[in-house]
Amino acid sequence: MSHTLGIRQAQKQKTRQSLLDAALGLLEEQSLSSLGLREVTRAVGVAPTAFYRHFRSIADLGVALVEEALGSLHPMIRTTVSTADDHDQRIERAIELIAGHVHAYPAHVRFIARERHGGVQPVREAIRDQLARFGQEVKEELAKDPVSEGWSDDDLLMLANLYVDQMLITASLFLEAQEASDEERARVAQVAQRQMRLISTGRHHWLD
Amino acid sequence: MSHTLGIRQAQKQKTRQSLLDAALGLLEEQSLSSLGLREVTRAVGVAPTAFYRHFRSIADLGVALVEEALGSLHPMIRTTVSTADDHDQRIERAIELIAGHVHAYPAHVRFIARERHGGVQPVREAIRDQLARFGQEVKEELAKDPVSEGWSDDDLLMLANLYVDQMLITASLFLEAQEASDEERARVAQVAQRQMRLISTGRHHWLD
DNA sequence: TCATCCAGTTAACAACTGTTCTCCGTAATT
DNA sequence: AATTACGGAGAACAGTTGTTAACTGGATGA
Repeated sequence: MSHTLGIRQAQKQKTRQSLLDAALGLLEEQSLSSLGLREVTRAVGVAPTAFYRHFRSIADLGVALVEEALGSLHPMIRTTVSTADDHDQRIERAIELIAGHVHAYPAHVRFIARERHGGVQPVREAIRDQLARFGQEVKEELAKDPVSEGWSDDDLLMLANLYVDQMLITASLFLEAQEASDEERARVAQVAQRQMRLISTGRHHWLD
Repeated sequence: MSHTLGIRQAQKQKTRQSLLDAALGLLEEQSLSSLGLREVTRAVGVAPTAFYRHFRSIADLGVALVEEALGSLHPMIRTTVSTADDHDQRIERAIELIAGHVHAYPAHVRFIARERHGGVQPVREAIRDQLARFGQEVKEELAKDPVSEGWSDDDLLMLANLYVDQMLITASLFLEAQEASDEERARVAQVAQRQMRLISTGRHHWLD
């Protein structure tokens, strides 16, 4: 199906990816709005002007980073919410999955947490759109659950967004605890688990 | 009690406040890590070097802004959580209070939301410390409530932090909706109210 | 094989940055 | 009244930034 890329397009995608990677690295200790175009190209080892062959601006690169960081996350979300064992075990598994993701892609998580309310409008909007999609997907999964019987669509979405926000908060806390001790990380996991459990408790008694 | 400031110190505090105000204004469309010292002094109409008379660096100014934005908020938090009427009315009042605060100090709210995970470490830490204080205070207020009987200290704090995070999320949503229609703001308020109510429901059935 | 395309380079531009040092005028202190 | 303290101004510094233009050389397609 997919045509093998010419050696030309392959090289282009390679340096494009290098730019994205370098930017993500530099964003560990600054915000996107202070990231310089020259800074990125310098880190890659390429001329400043080469940047324009791939992105119109830093904001443009930021939007691409949002896609990279959140675009591939949708299947994971769906399966996480929909695995059908005991409720408490489901929560425990979700927290573990978040912790694993933070461990595997810390820079992506940091980028999203930082730029969600950051100083670059197009990037904020891209993140907002992706999170809204997550909310919709979680809602659809929640709707399949027998517990959701009698729930209005609005309430399902409100709960879904509550879960999504809670996931992000938890991911951010795991990120902060990443350099800390094992006990600290375990404590974060335990608190996150209980908060999720409390929300789920509220869910079960919502229609009382 | 307080000694009247000399005309010298008064002037100093005045320009210091001007610097803070100007910075807060400029931060409407960028992050702290991209804010320039000259940019701030230019906005105030003062020489770049005058900046050093008040702050060691932009990060230093950021920490001062955290103090200004969150320092005066503690009494409000306490009274909000502890007003003792019907539970649903308490939530409704809390949401209204948040909406009012966002309307009165939008730049402060934006600053906190943006820099909580922003690119300037000392500022992140200052915000984290203040929010931790909020958590403690909310916990103490929660502890007074008869509903909290039988709760462990850890669980009380975990609930308190859940409330604090929810407050911030809600404030941020109000901020986004500030330029939107009245219906949109009302919708935000309604969703926030239901999320709070769901959490409170979970709270009431936590010990089941 | 030859003409075209195009990712990346080089050079140059004016504008901007944080920081240092020296100076000024005036409020505060003696 | 004389001296000190100090907030702010001015000028200069080396270094950085985004963006433009014209150019190069190797892959692409006729």
